[in-house]
Amino acid sequence: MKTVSARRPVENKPAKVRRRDREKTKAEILQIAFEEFAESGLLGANADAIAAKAGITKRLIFYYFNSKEELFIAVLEMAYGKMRLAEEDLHLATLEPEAAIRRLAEFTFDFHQANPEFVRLVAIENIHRGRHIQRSEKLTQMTRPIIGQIERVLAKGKSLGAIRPEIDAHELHMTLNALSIFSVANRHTFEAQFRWDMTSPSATTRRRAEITEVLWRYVRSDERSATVDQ
Amino acid sequence: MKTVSARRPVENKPAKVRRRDREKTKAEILQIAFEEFAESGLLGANADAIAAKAGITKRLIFYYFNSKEELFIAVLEMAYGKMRLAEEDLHLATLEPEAAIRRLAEFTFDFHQANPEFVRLVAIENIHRGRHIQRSEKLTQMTRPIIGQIERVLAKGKSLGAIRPEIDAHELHMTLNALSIFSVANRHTFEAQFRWDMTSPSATTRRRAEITEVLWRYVRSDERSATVDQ
DNA sequence: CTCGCAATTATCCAGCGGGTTAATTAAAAA
DNA sequence: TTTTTAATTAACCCGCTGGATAATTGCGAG
Repeated sequence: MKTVSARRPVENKPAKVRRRDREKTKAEILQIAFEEFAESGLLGANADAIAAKAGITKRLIFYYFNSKEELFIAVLEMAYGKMRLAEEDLHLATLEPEAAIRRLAEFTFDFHQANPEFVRLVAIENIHRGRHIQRSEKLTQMTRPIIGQIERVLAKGKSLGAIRPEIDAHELHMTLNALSIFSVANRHTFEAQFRWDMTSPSATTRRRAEITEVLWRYVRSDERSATVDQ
Repeated sequence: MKTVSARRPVENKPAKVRRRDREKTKAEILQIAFEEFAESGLLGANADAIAAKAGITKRLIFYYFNSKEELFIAVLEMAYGKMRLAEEDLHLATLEPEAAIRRLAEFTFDFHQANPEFVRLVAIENIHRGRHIQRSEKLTQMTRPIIGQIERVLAKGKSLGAIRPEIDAHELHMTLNALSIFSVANRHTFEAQFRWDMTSPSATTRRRAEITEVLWRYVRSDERSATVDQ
């Protein structure tokens, strides 16, 4: 029994292994579908194309996911689930307020930069008025750990006098997401209008710093004077 | 000859007046197409539906605009043109720096709030990677007067020491647009995730103030010390 | 009045694409 | 081995929709 290629251990089952595996097949469909939906939208994505790229028959998609729309929901669930996981790895609690805010900003920016397909998917879902996210038990139940983390950072910062007491966690999260998502989602129309490069490393680095600065200057307390308004 | 309704002057030509008017027909198609594209996207929009709502035949759409894609481009041109016009009415030059920045923020926010279809259209065009905006001579040539206005405000503010010298007009415009557009474009996924109302008058008012504050705090100079960096 | 042209309509068509019907086959159970 | 069940496939169906063909009609010019 000679192994022709010593590198790759010869497997018992040749070629078409991995079939008849419910979970694996579903996962593969889901991954390809994610790419297709993110690329072409709910209507633009094509069931035949998904099947072809996943190396299966179209019928199988409907066998597991019933309809294109339910497949889209499953894709959304997967994508949001991954973000949630990433957010859990953020440990802001140990940092000082300013460092925590800056780290939060950079993490969020980097995440969106690294996952443009996710950003596109969210944009697509918004075009559909959040119809699918609403229909999903899993998604409406899913908590976003990042909100709790932000709240803790704010509480600490406020008690130390480093952060303004009026700052609200949700508003902050919205502000940061808006800034961070825009750089990916509205890239094309912005670039076309202003001939402004948004994808080069230098432009991205600059924008990252800019957003971090915007966020920190927004939350930090004004040390200058106690009578700002008068 | 009694007029049943004294209000509405009886017109000579009954019912199907207003046809055989090239410009008017085109404008009507464009308006309906704008609504349909903003509602359903490039693929979702239906030529038959546009024709029906415009009270014409589908053939007429292709007679004037050749293809669905060219119609979409024409719609984009119209929509961006309107924004450009609105921007010209902004007179920031006369205002003091802080007032100008706040007014700019409020104007931008209000514009997007008042024109959600426009925001949706831009999102849709970005999903298509700005393919159409690039193809349009008119759009790639179209200047955005608001950039010049921002530059003038910044110059004035910097010379008065009210605005930080590092602030760049394009970055500022990007920041403001991101914040302002997000409130409309990502409404649905955000609301679904956080059960956070974004459409009520009170929420909108709050967000408007928040964005204005973010922007001003971002651009204003730190009066506290002259040696910020050292 | 009528001629010519441009605006408009009625009708058709072909391909695409989501979804289905029914047969097949791999693997687990007996 | 046989049976059973579930995963997978092949082939089909049919409504929808962008676009095309060709006929028609209103209007302005002469």
